Amino acid sequence: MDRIDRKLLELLQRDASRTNADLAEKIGLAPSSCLRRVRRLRKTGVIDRIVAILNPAKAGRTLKAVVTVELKLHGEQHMRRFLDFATRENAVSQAYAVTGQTDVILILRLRDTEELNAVCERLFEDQSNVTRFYTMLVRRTAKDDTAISM
Amino acid sequence: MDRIDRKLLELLQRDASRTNADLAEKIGLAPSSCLRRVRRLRKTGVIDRIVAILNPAKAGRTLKAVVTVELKLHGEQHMRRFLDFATRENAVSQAYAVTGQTDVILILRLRDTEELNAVCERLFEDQSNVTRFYTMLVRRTAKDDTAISM
DNA sequence: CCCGTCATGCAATAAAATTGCATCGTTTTG
DNA sequence: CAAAACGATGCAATTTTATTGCATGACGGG
Repeated sequence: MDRIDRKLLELLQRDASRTNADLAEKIGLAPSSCLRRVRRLRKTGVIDRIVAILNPAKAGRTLKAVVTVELKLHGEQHMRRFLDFATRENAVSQAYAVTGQTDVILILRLRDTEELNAVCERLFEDQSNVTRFYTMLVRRTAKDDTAISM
Repeated sequence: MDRIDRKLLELLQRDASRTNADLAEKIGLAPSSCLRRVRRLRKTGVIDRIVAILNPAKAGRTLKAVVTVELKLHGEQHMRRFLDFATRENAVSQAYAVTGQTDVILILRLRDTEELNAVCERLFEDQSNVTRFYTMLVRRTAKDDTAISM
């Protein structure tokens, strides 16, 4: 993992649709050498996957919310059960067990407030293990990167 | 935007590295027709971009943290200034202005706790516009999807 | 100093994307 | 109601791109 690999990763994290020849030229290598590096990065798992990122508005998910969740019972199995439950919801795009002010943080992608309500009703129903939860609607997204700076 | 488009988007959000011929076969179209659909989805911006997703551990960012931030001054320009400031930090992967319990939520990707400390010192220094902030370390990531379910 | 290892570039080959064209179903228009 | 227009499709030819074999040169260990 040298300077060239890092440069490759930077480029591919921004745009993985460019051709290998382009990529090769940008980093100053022959196409074949470049390709072999990229393949190695994929094989070793540094590059996990190549995906399409949609425009949320044009894909019909205009609303984003962050929800912090406090659990009643904190045992490992209770935590796991809640996370499994939350993970199954399509609207949940990220789900984290955290230390500190709360127990779980969810990030939701929603069509509208109606869907928000429906998801909350399912996740935080009476017999669920949730003491309380705070819903914060995203007013403005200043940054939302998939890239990891190298 | 019909059933086939939605199926295409589902597939491409999981794996955009497959060949057009593969994709075409999976959805039951000829390669040329499939390609034209994908190109349209890109051109109209439904597909925003194609990117490489790295394995955070193998890319040297093992630590993730969620930080909630309360501002002193809440005017639009103060909010903007803080968000601009936060956005410039490489470790900040997501930055949201939100309604509700707090003002700003940041999601950080860090090498170690030392970097966490350094970032916090820069973002929440004395003359910054921050009343207080809560740092929550991610213990477990149950879900972290880039996909939007269609 | 020689050998083994590894990454590289070049050129040939294989695979994939792209395009032109004809067809078919649907909608619009006269 | 029929004709025209539009859009999406499949096929096959063409262009572009990825991939591979091979020879070269750099580097480190014995």
